[in-house]
Amino acid sequence: MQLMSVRTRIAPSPTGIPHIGTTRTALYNYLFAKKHHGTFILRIEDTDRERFVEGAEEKLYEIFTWLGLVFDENYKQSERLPIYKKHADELLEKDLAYEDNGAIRFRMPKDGKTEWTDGVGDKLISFENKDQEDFIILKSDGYPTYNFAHVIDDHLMEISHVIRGQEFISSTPKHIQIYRAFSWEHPILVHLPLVLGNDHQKLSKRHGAKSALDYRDDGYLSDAVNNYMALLGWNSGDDRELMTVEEMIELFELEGLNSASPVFDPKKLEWMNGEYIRQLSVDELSSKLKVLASQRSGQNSKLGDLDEKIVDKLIELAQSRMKTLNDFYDLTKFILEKSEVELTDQEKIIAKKLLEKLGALETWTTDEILSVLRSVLEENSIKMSVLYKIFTGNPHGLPLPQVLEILGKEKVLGSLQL
RNA sequence: GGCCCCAUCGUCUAGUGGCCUAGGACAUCAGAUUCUCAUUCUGAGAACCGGGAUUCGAAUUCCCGUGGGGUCACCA
Repeated sequence: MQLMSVRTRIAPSPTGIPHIGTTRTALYNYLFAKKHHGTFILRIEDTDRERFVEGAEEKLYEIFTWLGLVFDENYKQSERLPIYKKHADELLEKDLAYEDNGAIRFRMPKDGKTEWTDGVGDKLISFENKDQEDFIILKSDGYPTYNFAHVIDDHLMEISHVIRGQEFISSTPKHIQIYRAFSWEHPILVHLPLVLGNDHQKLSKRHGAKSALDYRDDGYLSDAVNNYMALLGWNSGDDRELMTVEEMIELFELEGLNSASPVFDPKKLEWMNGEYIRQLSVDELSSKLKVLASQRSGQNSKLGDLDEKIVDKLIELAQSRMKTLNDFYDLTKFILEKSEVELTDQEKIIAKKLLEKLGALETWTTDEILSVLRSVLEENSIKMSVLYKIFTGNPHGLPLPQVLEILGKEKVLGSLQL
């Protein structure tokens, strides 16, 4: 359907670490470009020297790398200053712009309308030119403003679709007039509804809006994060929700973009992450946990102390109980940290009985262990949760007979010594 | 406040005039399975912002309200 070749871009400014809502925009640009066998471009918009944050650019790369949003071309605006200067001069010569206190200001037309058909909802958006004001295109420090630089770049880089947040709608008439001043066609403009926080305000750091890297560190899988982000304002056309990036590329259409703002729901992301964890093989899950463990410090890095076979068995037991990778540590803390469990007097009596009965076991199997546990339950008319407390410090957790079997008789009896 | 955008269960959404006594998912609640907790399975409650108009017929089209959001920088 698309005659021209599709070229999309994500144009972040290195003024901080983008949160998940911003990253979603990158995902859509990526999906759309790949869907049409087009080109996905990263352009760092670093024209604001005051708000520049050291290290932000590296974080940007880290995010895209982790999510697998590989870009085909890469630019940086601060390296293109002469280009903007040249174009500003051209407007100056044509008297379409004028000097103002060392800056250059663009003359906006004052009659008629500026309008375009937006890619979201395929609707006409129209502004009266009488409401528009002349605006700065080149600052007195020689750097261009966003409103100017991105237009020049989008044209020179032959961007076919500008897919960006809705916060740019109000300034779009400015952009369109710049295109006109140069007699350029403007790309197809697609303005995505903003992702909202729980209070229905634009998602921001104030909501504790996290970046993709925060989710990575919290034990989320990149596939789950991509999947959830995509669903925030886009629908594949049927009831499917769990999709790989490849499937999303296949199904992605601008028509599937919703025109209302979605609210970010951490609960659903968490559920989805659990789904992705359960889809993993034990080997895959194991290697992800090991990577995580190696990045950690302190108590949580103790994964390596245990025998690999034991770890794999624990992973198997933990898999259906994890919503994030980090949950593994909470589930196995009592083993990894060998922490002392505070017991009541009654629990101590039970522990002693357990010690006797388990010690008397000749075959150390799940079934045998379970029948011992059951007999202790009956004799003392207590619930299973009491035994979990005694062994793990928690009233519930990984299935006890299996865990005890995995750990071995010696260790278990040792842990019951008071 | 001016301008612009938006409006289906608590949340993400399906729905493009009759298939809607509005479907799915998360969350919530109840039940089944079970050594605890999960997983899995079954079920329940839960929505078309209001008012007009068009039409034989509107969640779906139009208008007016109301509500929410965005934007009004030598930031992006």
